[in-house]
Amino acid sequence: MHIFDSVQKTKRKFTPLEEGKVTLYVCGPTVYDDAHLGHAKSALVFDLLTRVLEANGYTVTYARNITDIDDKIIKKAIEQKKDIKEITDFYTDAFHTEMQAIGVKRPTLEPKATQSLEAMYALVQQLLDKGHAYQTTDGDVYFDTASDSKYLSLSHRIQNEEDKQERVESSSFKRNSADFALWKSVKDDSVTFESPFGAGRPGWHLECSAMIEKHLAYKDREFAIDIHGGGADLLFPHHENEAAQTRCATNHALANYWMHNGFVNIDGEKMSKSLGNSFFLKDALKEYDGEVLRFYLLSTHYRSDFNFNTEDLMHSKKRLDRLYRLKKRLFGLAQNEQETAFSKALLETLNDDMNVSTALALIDEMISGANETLDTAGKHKQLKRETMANLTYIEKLLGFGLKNPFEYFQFGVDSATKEQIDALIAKRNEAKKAKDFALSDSIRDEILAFNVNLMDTPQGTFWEKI
RNA sequence: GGUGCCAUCGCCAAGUGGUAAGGCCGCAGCCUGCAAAGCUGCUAUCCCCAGUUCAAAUCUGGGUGGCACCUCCA
Repeated sequence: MHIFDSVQKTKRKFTPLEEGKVTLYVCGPTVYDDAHLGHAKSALVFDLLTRVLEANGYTVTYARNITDIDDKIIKKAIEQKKDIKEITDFYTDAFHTEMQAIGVKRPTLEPKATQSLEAMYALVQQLLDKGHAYQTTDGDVYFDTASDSKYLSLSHRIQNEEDKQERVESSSFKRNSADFALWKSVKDDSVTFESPFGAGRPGWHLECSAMIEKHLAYKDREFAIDIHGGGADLLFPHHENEAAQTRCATNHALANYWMHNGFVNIDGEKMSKSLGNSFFLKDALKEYDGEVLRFYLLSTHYRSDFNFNTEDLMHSKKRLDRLYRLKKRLFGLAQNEQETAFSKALLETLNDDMNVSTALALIDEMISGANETLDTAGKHKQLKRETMANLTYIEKLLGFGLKNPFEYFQFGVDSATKEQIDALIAKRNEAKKAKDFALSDSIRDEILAFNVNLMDTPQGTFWEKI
């Protein structure tokens, strides 16, 4: 397996720190608002990564944190006159529900900041003891970036000389403008935590380093964990700072491999609150099947930026439809776990830095081939068995095709409408039987008005929501 | 201003030195009472210029055009 390391900027062969095991940490959401498509993309990318790793026989310990201490959360709680926990629980639950809808499996661990404070204190103390951090007169604890010769080695940034010299005056007592807060002293606020450094709140970057040490880290290895992931925007400053903290506080580097997924833009523009174009997952799920969203968001390479638009989404749906139509043709046949030439090829291409595009091309070719044989040799037992094995493998590895194919094609149609359609189909079939094609065609027009497609097959007449 | 990424058919998108995957759309045909679905066939020389090489979409240099990060951010 090869993965692109965004720090070394090259595709590297993946070798775990410990034989047969993989430790993976991905920066999760700050739970103060609904998840948008970008959160979905990131979660999907690393969900796929764990599936591919597992398919290669690795036991994966995957941690994705929940940031439930944050100024934005506090702000929202004050605005809505609610308890912090009420806010964070609400959005955490929503996040879980939405992730499930797009087929993202729960990580092995979901550590919360509120449950990791002791680990954070320990890390800050280590940094203070080793002279990599300092506390200002007003109580803040900062990381001393000048004390870390490897600072900026992750993001390959060049320290600006002017910045370096600059002494930030005003309220801050930072030695260097690049220094970042490990602990923010807060005195005039109800939401504080009592630490050895006084009352306050932890810095954002601290949380991830602390959780990794607490839950995942190998103590005696060159690297704390195998893979660290997150969105491309996190490389700097978040991951740079995490890496600095861990490097300076402990005797190992943070991660052997760094993976960053590309951004989701909406109609060519970055999603942002100020532009007012945030596309929330919960809204997308009202319009589209979660699996269609999964398929669409995963359909291009994870490192590329992704430009979301509904036209392309519908193209992806049509592609997934092909998979489900084949499932429909083979409906009722037993699942099959056997290895096939197809399953080997599929894993092989995904092993190459998760080349999903080529994987999808393989799937399309497999579908066409199966349909062709089914068209010409209907009772091809061996082919059917093999195709079932292929479909089963796609479900497991990519999470596509998990639903009942008939239900999949009826997404968003209420039961009353379904009954109407079924009644009309029965009427039309009678007309067809009587060879009254004028009547059957007029009934078909009635059915099509429900925005569905009709298809007559040897197994009967089926309809699909367009 | 600093750092970095990208530019492949009408659209989406792989391929990163050996002669252009796949999907959508379109056209023709098979199948069908007619459709739909399915199948078959057809449809690009890879932004521009120069260079390296037996050989480049793929490497180098220079353009042009997009974009991201440098502040919270998936």
